[in-house]
Amino acid sequence: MTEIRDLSKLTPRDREILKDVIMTYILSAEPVSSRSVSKHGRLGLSAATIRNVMADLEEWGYLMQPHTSAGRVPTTAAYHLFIQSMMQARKVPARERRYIEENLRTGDADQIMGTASHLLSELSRQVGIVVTPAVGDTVLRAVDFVPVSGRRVLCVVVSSTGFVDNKILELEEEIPRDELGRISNYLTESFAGQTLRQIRERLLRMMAEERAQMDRMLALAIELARQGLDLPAGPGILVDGAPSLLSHPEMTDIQRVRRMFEAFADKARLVRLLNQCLQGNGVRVLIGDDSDLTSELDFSVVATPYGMGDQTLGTLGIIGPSRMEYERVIPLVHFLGEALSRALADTFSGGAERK
Amino acid sequence: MTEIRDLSKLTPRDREILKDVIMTYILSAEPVSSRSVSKHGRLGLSAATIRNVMADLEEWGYLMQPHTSAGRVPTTAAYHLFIQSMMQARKVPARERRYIEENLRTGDADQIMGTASHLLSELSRQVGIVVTPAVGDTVLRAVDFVPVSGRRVLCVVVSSTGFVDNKILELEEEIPRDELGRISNYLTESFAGQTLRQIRERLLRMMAEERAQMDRMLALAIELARQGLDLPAGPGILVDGAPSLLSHPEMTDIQRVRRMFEAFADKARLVRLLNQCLQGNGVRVLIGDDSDLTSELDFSVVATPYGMGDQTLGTLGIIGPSRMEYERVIPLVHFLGEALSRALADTFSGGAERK
DNA sequence: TGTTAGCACTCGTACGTCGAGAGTGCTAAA
DNA sequence: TTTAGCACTCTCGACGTACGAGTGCTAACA
Repeated sequence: MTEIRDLSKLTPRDREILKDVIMTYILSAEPVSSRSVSKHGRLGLSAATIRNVMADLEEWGYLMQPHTSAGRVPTTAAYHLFIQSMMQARKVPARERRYIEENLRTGDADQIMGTASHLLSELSRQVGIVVTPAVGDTVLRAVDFVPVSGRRVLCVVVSSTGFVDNKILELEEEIPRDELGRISNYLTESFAGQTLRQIRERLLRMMAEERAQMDRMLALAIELARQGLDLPAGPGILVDGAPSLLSHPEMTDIQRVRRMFEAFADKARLVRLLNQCLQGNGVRVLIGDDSDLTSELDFSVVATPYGMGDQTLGTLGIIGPSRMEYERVIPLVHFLGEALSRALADTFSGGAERK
Repeated sequence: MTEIRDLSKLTPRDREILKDVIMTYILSAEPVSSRSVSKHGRLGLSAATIRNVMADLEEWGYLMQPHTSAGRVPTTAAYHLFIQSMMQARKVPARERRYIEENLRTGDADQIMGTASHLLSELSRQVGIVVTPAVGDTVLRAVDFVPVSGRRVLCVVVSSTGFVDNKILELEEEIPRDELGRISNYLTESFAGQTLRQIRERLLRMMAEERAQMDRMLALAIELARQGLDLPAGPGILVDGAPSLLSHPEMTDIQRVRRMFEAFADKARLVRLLNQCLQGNGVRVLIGDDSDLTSELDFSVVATPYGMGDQTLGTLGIIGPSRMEYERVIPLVHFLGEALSRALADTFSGGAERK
């Protein structure tokens, strides 16, 4: 692949032909011949002329041939150019919009996240991914303790974005139900509106400063909070629809399929990948060399952040072979990002107003 | 495949040879030749003699040839016979036992279930499956309500087996925190020890009978309980490690791989399949024709129930190609069934003693 | 009568060849 | 600058062949 010529060097005709090749390839999954562009294309040029242009485009790094007597296939650079300045985003059909809105309306935050990843995969026919917020960054809405058995207590943590997490605590002594209730109230009132991270720091300060004059209940409350709010810190990730990729024609090689599944099993890596799309607040696309994972599998990622108000909570997107219907899929991801943000806000409105 | 000869017709030598073929095939995944049995086998017979016996075994339905000049492959009947009366269960290594016990020790019931399915898949190198209890059949330990925002309340349901479920309720009016606390207490005290199904019936009766003389709080409590305890009824299912099957040599055909993933995506069918193993309380094995799913994929299922005390909570097991190390895998499933039961009992002991 | 050696036979696989077809690159003419 | 024509290259499937693995059968042997 030689150096990529500045796109100013491309004449409108070059661009038109390149666009034709890309769009045809995206639909057919087969190398595109000069003849088919000549026949199908809107500009009435002969195959020979097209061939000349295609030879140039290959030289400039936008096309390549799998072998000498095959048609041409777009390169990563071509996809970039296509997305940046050639494609025309197709509006998400009203039917799909309605379908998405309806499905995102039900359930708690976790369920909504699951639905979102499923919708992504179903409608894009790629793999849908949702990165859920790291618990440490979420704002506390309420804490509650439920006695489970003897000295065991279930701690329920509700974030202002509607996420619920729970954890079983093992205490040193049995605590009566109503005292647990008082502690829940106290903690919720003192800490609601702060992130778990902030709370944890404040707890440490409290323990250090007031150690002397603490009454028993306060001490207990602090101890319970310390244990209960110490939830796993990392963001979660939902992956949906990996098997659906098996129906794509490029997925014939078992080894490739295997590498793909292995990559999808490495959640931490996926989170890192998706979070590369956090900058800015629109849809971002990573193709091929843009990341180690996409180049390894020859995949693309289309992702966008979502959140409540101005607070970014996580990322959502799709991943699949670079040959992907960007015109359809980019608006879809965009819409789902907004729909998810809206769904979270609707269901848990009035969440961030405290403090 | 002709009729299967009564196993009494098999001489000890026949059985020995059949066993050799099966065990060799399980390890090699390739049709077993008479020569390799003659060389490897403990009985010092020539290949020709082995051939005669193998021809008989084929006639009786225990072996088959993929094609004329290939070695022999065990049939479903052979696996059945092998498991029933020829194989010698290999004890789960102490290292693995320890590994299992340690990993199952942490977390709430949901986490433990997830760990169990993961351990199954990791240690068997097959797909691990755990069917979790249907919520309607679990015994209530505690209910609790946490205000979330305005008229929204989070209902937390804790079962005596340690499962936690939660659901957001939308109420008609805002209810103060302490009243919610009283309602939680009341409901927990009146209903703990009964299954959700029983509770639902009793609630209906209460609503019908006492409609006249109900005070406001009682009415509220009943309404909250009705909404909050109306959780999805069906059992859940966890599937872990499907991609690991891709490394098995029989998984070369993309179409087969696809059918496999599609089958695994059909949770309801998997639950039905696993629950075929509920009778009795030991490990059960389904091979080939024993069920539509196993015959369709040429897979086997090794599964066992688990529970607390005498109460069966669900099923756990593995699924994978019929060529599977039964000698190792059956004891593994057995042990994991017991370990999971123990883990649940340990973590939530004293759970079923009420009522 | 059971066991074994020998041998012909079958079948799948690997390999090389061949021809068809698709697509290109180049050249020369319009 | 565009196009028609043509030779060239490469893939793919069909076909034939050689080879090897493994069997089934038969006849000899213990």
